[in-house]
Amino acid sequence: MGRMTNREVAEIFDRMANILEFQGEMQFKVNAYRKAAQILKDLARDISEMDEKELMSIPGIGEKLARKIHEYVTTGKIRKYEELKREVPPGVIDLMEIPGLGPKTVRILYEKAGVKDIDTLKKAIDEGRLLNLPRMGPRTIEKIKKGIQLFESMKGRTPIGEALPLAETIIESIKNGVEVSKIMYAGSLRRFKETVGDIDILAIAPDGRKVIDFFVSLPMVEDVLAHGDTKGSVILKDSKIQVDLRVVPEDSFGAALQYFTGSKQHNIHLRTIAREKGLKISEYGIFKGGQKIGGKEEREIYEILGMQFIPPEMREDTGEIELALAGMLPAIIDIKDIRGDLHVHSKYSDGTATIQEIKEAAARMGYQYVAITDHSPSQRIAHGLDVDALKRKKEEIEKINRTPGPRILFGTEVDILRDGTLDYPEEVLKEFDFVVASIHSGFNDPEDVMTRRIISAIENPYVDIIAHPTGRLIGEREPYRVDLDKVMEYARKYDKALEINSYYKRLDLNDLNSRKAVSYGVKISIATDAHHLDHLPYMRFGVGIARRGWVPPDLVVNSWEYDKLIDWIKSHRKGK
DNA sequence: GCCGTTTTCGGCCCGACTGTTTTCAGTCG
Repeated sequence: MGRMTNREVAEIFDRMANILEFQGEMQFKVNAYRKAAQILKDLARDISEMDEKELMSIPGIGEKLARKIHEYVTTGKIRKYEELKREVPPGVIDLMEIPGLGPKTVRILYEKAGVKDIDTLKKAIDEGRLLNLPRMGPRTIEKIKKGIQLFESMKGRTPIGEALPLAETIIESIKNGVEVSKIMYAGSLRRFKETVGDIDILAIAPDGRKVIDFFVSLPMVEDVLAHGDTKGSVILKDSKIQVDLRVVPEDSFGAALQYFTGSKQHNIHLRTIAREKGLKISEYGIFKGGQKIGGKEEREIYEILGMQFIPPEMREDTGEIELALAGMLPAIIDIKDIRGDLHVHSKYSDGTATIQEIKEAAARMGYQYVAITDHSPSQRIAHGLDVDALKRKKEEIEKINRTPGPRILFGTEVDILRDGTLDYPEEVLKEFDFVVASIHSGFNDPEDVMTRRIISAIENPYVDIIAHPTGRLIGEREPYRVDLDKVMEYARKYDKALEINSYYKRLDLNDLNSRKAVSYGVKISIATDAHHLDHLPYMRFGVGIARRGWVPPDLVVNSWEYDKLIDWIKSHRKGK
């Protein structure tokens, strides 16, 4: 995990940028820190293996930042950062994380209303002390209140995209450092919920105490909450997420895994069925009249209860138990079914990889095809492509497609504009192999306007997929107002697909809406929206959401063979 | 703080949106 250091320094630079901005430092200096942070996150090389000179050769890293990076690598600290932290109350910087609050507002709140953290902010709102401040009207205050709510709804919950890699790193470290014969994560993480409250890990080991000792002394541990022979509980640095590790007996590992995977409602329902059959289930096994009759393997629990094995992602007690008892559990999509990625950005717009690099990465993923879908011109900050750039891109793709490997589709993510028209005219759209359409503006349009905008896009014969159909960002932005039932009716009618965006802050459609799409028979694309090669494996998050939504493989267009996919795209343009 | 066929100063991405204003400041992407 060499690139851990890159992320740590990037995090520090981001925080330094926040503090400097709060202090009123020159905007360009602040931006330089932010830019450097982004560069470090995207950097393929490990900064801890580079000297100052090499660091300075990275565009965006100059003398001063190179020295700070080197300082962190050698001493584990950056003095300038430690100084800055002392100059500002810690809660104040956190306030900037609240959606809608920026450095200017936070500074005014701090200086004029004595706000120094979320609690004092809430108090100031309740006491009406904000209304006297400049540019603070009732609507702004309402917006701040909503921002606090959104922020707090995330407090104590971690997006799966952050929690899962942490769990995997911990499991890997334990495997490498101490003897365990089996180790696995359970809980909402295993059910692929979009956010998790904590990480549960189960292990089998000859010496439980040794495993727990090793676990609580891992370098990423900040606090130890419990430290026994069979259970350890810690808080991790940075993420502040709680991790529980339990060492369980070998012959009850399956029962423990089932028990700790949940959900609670699912388990309660299972125990009820067990009782009706004269059985008893606990985390130690499944019992008949005090006699243990299973529990080593998780599948035994379901077998003995006379039902099909239920995949963890479906265990929410929303009908899966009844179907499993009847032997009618539907087949759901699996990561192995995925044959391509239909939403990827390249350097042509705001991505960081070249088309050739994406092709090679897609080959490593085992894909047959990948669609390069760069932004259209109205996305200026994302370097939306004009007609000249499109010509160059098309030629490059044609050339690359003459070499073996995954097929590259010449695609675009075209903006759906405020009036429902698309950001490219028909004569440009028809040049693409493939078109994803999505909304990036007018998030506050009323529901009927928003719905009409999306339906107009669905009706356009060149559009194949609607990307991130609700626009939500987990913990940052609520979904826009849209009548999804109507959108799904039209998607079905025109045989267009809706996307499950796999980026872990989007996961849009979410699990419930995915299941709704299935009920409408709407086709689905599970795509990454990757802006970086490292994002391509995020496919597993989208697949996890799809599995929670009971999405069958035949509805997933990117599980199809290339020829079938192309036929489907062509069918939209019939008569055109 | 970074960068330079503008090379040691002077620029650095910029438009949409919102709520506050009565011409604009702050946030966001």
